[in-house]
Amino acid sequence: MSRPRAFDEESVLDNAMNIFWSKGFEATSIQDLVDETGLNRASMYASFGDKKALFLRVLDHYSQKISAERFADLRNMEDGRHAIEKTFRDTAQTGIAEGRHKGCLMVNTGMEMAPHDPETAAIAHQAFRRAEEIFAAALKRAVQQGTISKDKNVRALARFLAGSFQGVQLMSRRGADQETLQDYTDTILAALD
Amino acid sequence: MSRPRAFDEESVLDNAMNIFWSKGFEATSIQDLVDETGLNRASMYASFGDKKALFLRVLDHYSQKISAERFADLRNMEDGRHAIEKTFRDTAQTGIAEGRHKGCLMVNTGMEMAPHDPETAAIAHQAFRRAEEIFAAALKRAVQQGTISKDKNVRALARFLAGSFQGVQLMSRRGADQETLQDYTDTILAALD
DNA sequence: TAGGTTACAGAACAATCGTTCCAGATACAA
DNA sequence: TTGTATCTGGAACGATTGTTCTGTAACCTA
Repeated sequence: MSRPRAFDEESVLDNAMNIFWSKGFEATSIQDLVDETGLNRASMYASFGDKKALFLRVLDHYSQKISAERFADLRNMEDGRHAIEKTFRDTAQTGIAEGRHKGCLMVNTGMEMAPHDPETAAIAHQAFRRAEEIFAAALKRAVQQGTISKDKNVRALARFLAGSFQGVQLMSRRGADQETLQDYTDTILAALD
Repeated sequence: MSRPRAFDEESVLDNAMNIFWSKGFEATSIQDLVDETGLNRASMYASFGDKKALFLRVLDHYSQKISAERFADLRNMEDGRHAIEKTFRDTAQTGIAEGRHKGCLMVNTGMEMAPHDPETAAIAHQAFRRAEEIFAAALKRAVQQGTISKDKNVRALARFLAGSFQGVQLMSRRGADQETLQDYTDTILAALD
């Protein structure tokens, strides 16, 4: 029927995601996106709509690809407490390892856009609630397994962990040194005792 | 000798600070600054230099005026533990109370600029270290006063509190609800036990 | 091979960006 | 009162912003 696309939508989203992730929404220009994705302007607008629409697609892509993987152990590992500890340690480690510190796109977006853009604010808020639920589920497993005291307030602790997890991303984007990040995560995890 | 300035430098910095605080560096235009400060473009460039230079002045102004006040109790209150608790509770309360959630300019700046601007990254980093020191001092007082166990690692705990303090600002800028913020701060403070 | 549909490449758009320049207003010193 | 130095108002700068338009190329169906 018609001429087929010369690009792979997934890899375009990957590239666009990486720019938005490191530069943020405002500081990323259409030219940046064109340069980095290799996609033509017209094709971009035809396929994804305007900048904001593309950004929303990218946020969704990030959720499915990056967030999902970052929380995979936390969801799947049987041992609830160990899952929580591994999730924090891995994330702190990644934050140090990557040369260019990017943090978490959801956290970054919440910080940049939430105060003046209700739509992305809602998405960031929802992502936080989802993280809170995943932590809560792991905490419940840990309580059942006897590795966390029954006296703990699971809801409050889940909120604490979700908030602290954002904190780790914040610190690593800001370029905190390894020692500080280490002390920070160790103390967070000590709150489980 | 010459025509005197028709504006008060301090109040111009106040106004400029508020715009940068709520919108961030990139999203704030010179036009925004002209509109909000009432200052003429030419006068602005003559008195403060370009946008980046003005921003640096604003960061300094913020440190002296806002940060200093926010940490005043933490510095001055005799009772170290109570000082820490009051600082967190007050900040969480402010975060909820203010209609438009702005968080902390230093935290916002660290998130937005640190990855690609070493100069502001250094300033944000220094602000974090300063907060860490103030928390450490309060913790030492509390240990001496017997309200915090001698077995605690004061350095690690100070880093935890400084990091969590950033977390509170992050959550409140993102527009977290009161209940979540409450649970978050309560659990942070419980780490002192 | 011809027709039809869609993607591509790149020029062009108005609007806004940060910044500079120039003419006129203003206040103090002589 | 005149001279002079600085500040103010606003137009203007080129560059870049996000977005759209136009013509051409490419592929599938018939």
